[in-house]
Amino acid sequence: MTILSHISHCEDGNDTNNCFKVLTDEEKMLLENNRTEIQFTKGETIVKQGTKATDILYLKEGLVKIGVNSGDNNLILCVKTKNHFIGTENIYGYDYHPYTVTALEDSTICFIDISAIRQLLKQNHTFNAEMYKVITNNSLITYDRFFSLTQKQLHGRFADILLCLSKNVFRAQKFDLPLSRKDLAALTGMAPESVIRIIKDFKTDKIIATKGKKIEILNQPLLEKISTVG
Amino acid sequence: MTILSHISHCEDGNDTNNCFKVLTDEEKMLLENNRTEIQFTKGETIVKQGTKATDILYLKEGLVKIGVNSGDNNLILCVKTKNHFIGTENIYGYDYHPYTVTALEDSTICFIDISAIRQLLKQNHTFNAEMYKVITNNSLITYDRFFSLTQKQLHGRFADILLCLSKNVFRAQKFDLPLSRKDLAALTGMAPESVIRIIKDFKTDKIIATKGKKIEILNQPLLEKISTVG
DNA sequence: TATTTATACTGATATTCGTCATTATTTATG
DNA sequence: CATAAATAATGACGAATATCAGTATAAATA
Repeated sequence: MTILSHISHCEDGNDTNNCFKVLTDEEKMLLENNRTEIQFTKGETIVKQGTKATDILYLKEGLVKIGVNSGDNNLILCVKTKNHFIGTENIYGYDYHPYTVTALEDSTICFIDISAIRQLLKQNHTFNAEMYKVITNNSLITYDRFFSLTQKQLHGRFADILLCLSKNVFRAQKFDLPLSRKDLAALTGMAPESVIRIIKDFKTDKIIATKGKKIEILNQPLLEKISTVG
Repeated sequence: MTILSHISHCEDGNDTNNCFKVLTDEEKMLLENNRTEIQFTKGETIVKQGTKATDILYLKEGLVKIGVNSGDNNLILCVKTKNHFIGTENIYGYDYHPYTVTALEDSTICFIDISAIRQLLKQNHTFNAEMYKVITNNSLITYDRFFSLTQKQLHGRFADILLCLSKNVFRAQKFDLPLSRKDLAALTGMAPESVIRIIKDFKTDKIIATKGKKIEILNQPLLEKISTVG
C-alpha cells in the first residue's frame, strides 16, 4: 500500500510517541505550567492557516484534519489521531500556521507554549531526538500521500485512504466514518461525486459495506491490491 | 504563486543555511573528520531509495533531483540546489533512504556521518535550531508542491515549476534547463507529451522562448497569474 | 413536527489529460 | 563520420474524471 516500507499512509492512533516518557519530573512540570488544555467540538476550527503561531499543539483526545486551502481548492494533508503533535513546523523557522486544523470528532487539544518546547529540546537531548522522530515520520507520511495522490488514479487513492483509516486510525475492519464525502474528496484529491461513485463500485464488488456512517472492509486483500496497482 | 506566504515552490540556491556558521572551530573539525566529499557526474545516482542510510548528505556544489519511484510511477519530490542538506529524515527515526537522489548537473556531495550530526545537535543547540529550520522549510516546500500537483491543472503546475526554476534555482529569466521532458513530467505529475504541449502553448502565447536547452521567461506576470488561477 | 438546509446520490455531458503510433531531432557510440 | 540510441515533437484517439443539473435523503432548526 505504500512506497515506503514500514510507513503507513497516515498516523497511528495507538502507538503513542515517546516524547513525554523521556522527561524528568521537573521537565514535566515545566510543560504542565506552560500548556492550556482546550476542548473542541466536532467541526470547530482549532487553528487557522496564516495566523500567527504561539503554541505547538498536542492532540490529547479526538481526531482532527490538517487542511490547506486557497480559493476554491481544498486539500486535506492528513488526519491526525490522539497522542500526536501538530504544528511542529512552528518550533523554529516559521511563525505562522501553515495549515488549518479542524476537529473531526470532539477533541482535546493541549496548546504548549513554543518557548517551553524549545527549552525542553535544548536541555533534554532524548526529548529532542524523539521530536525529530515525530517530524521525520510526518515527512515520510507526507511523501507517501504525495505519491498516492499524484501517481495513482481514483480507485487506488481511495483504497489507500480506506486502508489507512482501517489499519491506523480506527484499527478495525468496521468503523464510524467521521468524514463527509466532501472531506474524503479533499483527502484523496478528487471530486465528491467521484468519491460517491467509487464507494458504489467498491460496494458492488463486495469490497466494502456501508450502513449510515458505518463502513466495513470486507475484502482487505483486494483493497491492498487496488492500492498497489494504483 | 504559492499558498504559503514567503515559501517558494523549491529550494533557493543562493540563500545558504546558517548551520555551519554557528559551529565552533572545534565542532567544525569534528565535522571535517567525519565527512567524505565525493564528486558525481550528471546523471549519476547519489543514493538509492530503500538502501540503508549511514550519512546525511550536503550538496556543496551542483544540482540534484529527489525522486520517489515504485513500478512505472515516477515522482520528483523536489530539486535541490547547492548548500542544502539532503536526507535529514535519517537523522533520527528512520534508517533507510526514503528517496533516490540523482545528479542533474555535476555535483559535489559531502557525506556526513550521522553520529557526528547527532553529536553536534546534542552539544550545540543553535546548530540544532538551524537544523529544525532546514527541516521545517523542507516540509513547507513539500506541502506547497503537494497542493500544486493535486489542486492545479497542467498549465498551473507547469507555471509553478518554471517560476521556481527561474526565481529560486537559477535566479535568472534565462537559463539552461538541466531537466529532460521526462524529468519535467515527473516533477509536475504529468505525461511527457503534456509537458511538450504546454511548452508549445506557452511559446505561442509568448510567455516563454526556448532555444536548445535554453529557456527564457518572457512574461512573468502572466505566468504568475496562470499559477494562481491553476 | 414542519420546514429549511446540508449532505448524499444519480445520470448525462464536457473536458482534461494520458496513451499510442509516427516522425524529427538530438545525443551517444562504434 | 556513420550509425544507433535516446530524446523531443506531433496528431489522432480514448479513457479517466470533473462539472452540471437534478433528485433523494438526512440533519439541523424553528
